Amino acid sequence: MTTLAEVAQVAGVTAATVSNVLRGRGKVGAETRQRVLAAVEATGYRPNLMARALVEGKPSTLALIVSSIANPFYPEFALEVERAARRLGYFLLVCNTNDDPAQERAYLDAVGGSLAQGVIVMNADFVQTDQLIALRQRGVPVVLCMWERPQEPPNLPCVSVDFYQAGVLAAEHLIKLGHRRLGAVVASDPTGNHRWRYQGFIDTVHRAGLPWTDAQVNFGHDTIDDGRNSAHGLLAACPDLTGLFVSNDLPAFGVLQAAAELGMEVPRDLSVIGVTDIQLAHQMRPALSTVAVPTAEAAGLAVDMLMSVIQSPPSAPPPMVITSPPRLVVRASTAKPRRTAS
Amino acid sequence: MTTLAEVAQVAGVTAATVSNVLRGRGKVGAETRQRVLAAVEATGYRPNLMARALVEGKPSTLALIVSSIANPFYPEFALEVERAARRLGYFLLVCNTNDDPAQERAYLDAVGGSLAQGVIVMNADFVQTDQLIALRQRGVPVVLCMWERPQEPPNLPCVSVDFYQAGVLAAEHLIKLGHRRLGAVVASDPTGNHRWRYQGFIDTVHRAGLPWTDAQVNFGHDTIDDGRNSAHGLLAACPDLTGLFVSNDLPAFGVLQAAAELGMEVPRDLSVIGVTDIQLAHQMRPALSTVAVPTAEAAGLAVDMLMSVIQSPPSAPPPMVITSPPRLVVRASTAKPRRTAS
DNA sequence: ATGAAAGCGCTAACAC
DNA sequence: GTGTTAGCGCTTTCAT
Repeated sequence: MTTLAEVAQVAGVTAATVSNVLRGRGKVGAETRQRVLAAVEATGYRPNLMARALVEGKPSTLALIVSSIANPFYPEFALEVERAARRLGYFLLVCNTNDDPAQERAYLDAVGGSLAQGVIVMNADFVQTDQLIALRQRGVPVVLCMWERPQEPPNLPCVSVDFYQAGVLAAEHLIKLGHRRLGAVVASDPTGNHRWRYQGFIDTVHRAGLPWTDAQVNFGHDTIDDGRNSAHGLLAACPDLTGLFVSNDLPAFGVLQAAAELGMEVPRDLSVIGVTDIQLAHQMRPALSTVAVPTAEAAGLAVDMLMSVIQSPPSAPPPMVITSPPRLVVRASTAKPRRTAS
Repeated sequence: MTTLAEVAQVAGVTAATVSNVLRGRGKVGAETRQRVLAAVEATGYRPNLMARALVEGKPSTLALIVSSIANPFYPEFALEVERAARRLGYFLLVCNTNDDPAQERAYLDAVGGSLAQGVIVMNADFVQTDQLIALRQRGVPVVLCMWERPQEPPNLPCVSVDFYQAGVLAAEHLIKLGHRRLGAVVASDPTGNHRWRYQGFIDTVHRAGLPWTDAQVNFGHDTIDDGRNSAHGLLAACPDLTGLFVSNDLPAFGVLQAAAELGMEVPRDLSVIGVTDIQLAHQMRPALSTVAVPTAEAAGLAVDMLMSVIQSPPSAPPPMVITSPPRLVVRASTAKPRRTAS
């Protein structure tokens, strides 16, 4: 592991000079620069990022905390965050907590210990918010991303997406198509992070004067299997449902499968709409209708916000920014109901 | 950002003592320890990992380089690597190169600059091997994971999986089922990293005395869309194919879709088998038959090997370890051909 | 049992 | 233009 001093010795100069040519600071003679560059090349020198981070008081790393990298949404999102981070000269540390508070604590501590200069936290609902607030008060830049309810900002900097509106759009779509017997598969508990998108959906259903009972909704987790199970339960309890709102794309895939298993054809016998528009959504058969959420935009905004939080004092009021609104994407899993509702 | 010195001052001791109690080294009076712990608690102190890495000469981070985090296989794999790394007290830096040599270089340089203590590289075929060898010679621990051909080890430490055998198993399965007109969708170029699994397949086909022409194989990329396109091309050229080998699960999903689009029913009209057994494979409809590869095992072995490489001199001959063999997993996408082959 | 001191590799003032 | 110096926050001998 070559060090600055060694390069300096080879070039016959001092460490400071090498540092200067490498970072383009200060004045260096053209001929000296050549010798230094040659020495760097010859020794295969790479600056020690730890040492640099130490003296500069901050590492060249940003952290992203996600609950489950196995859920395809997060990699897609991480990709965007990384892209934005790299543009700014940062590396991205993707921290997967597996929904485990202990792991989450460990990562947060590490970030607090300057493993990264700042941290973007997804799914703040799973995270101990007070822990995050403590972190912020200790001076660690924290931003929440994909906060689901702009109207109820948390006490932390955040990038907000109007998921309530996503629920509204989904419901409106189904209703406009002529569906009157709707159901919902929610991939969190009633107080979990999908509550707002469900609220948007249900409010719209009520506003349309459609009948609704609790038998028409099922709560579960954000997985294909849970989506499938929920759909089976729902369809067993209410066989006459013609349209299903699913609070995320992944469980929507499971719903699609459940329908097939029950001999129902989508969208002829059942319309299904998800939320998010992950890449797989358009690759499913039938291609999934969904409410697209501005993932890339949120990622970019989160990095921008992190940058500004890094520069502002911890006492400043937590900023919030809202992405552009969700967008309805109609594909092949939704259509007019076959038999008109009663 | 509290420092050791500050904690020491609060506790009325010196930094060395605080360090000692925190790391359980040296002798510390029981009562002093209490005061120190209290001070740590009061100040919310977190050790600066950069400073620690600097003095210890190595960071507490391992890096994993993958070509595309958007491909669901990598997150699954990364999860396992992280699990293994954390058990050993390391953080995992997931570096996504997007198949871009420039990004790859950047990450490799960063690792060379002690961003991480060692690096696990996937898909070595996409990576400039000479770059990796140079890295290793500069003393950076490198291990290749998922090397696809144990019989032809690279000149670097590696964890090998017998993908040739995976191709063999897939072919045998199809042939035993009675298929005689087979096709192959390969998700890399003919000299790419899927060449060996394809070789295993084709060797087995030949050994069985089955007819074969180049029209029966199509090369592409490791995506659903490419799988779909390849299948369309293949099936247009050879409409009488009854069994398709696909070199990876993701493109196999695309093949499933192409079949549906062509009005073919799987497995009645066409059998499809993939390789890897990613989680989505059993969640697809029809559930995908595939040759499972020991992902978690490979991940664990890679971390173990990295640990041993860290301790051994760079001049040592590169070790290689082979995982347990791939395993046939029969699900719903393969069956006996409907009409017997000519 | 605790403290003092050196130094990890680097950068940034400032001096020459 | 280039060198000297002083740390960044931590761990680790070595004194005391």
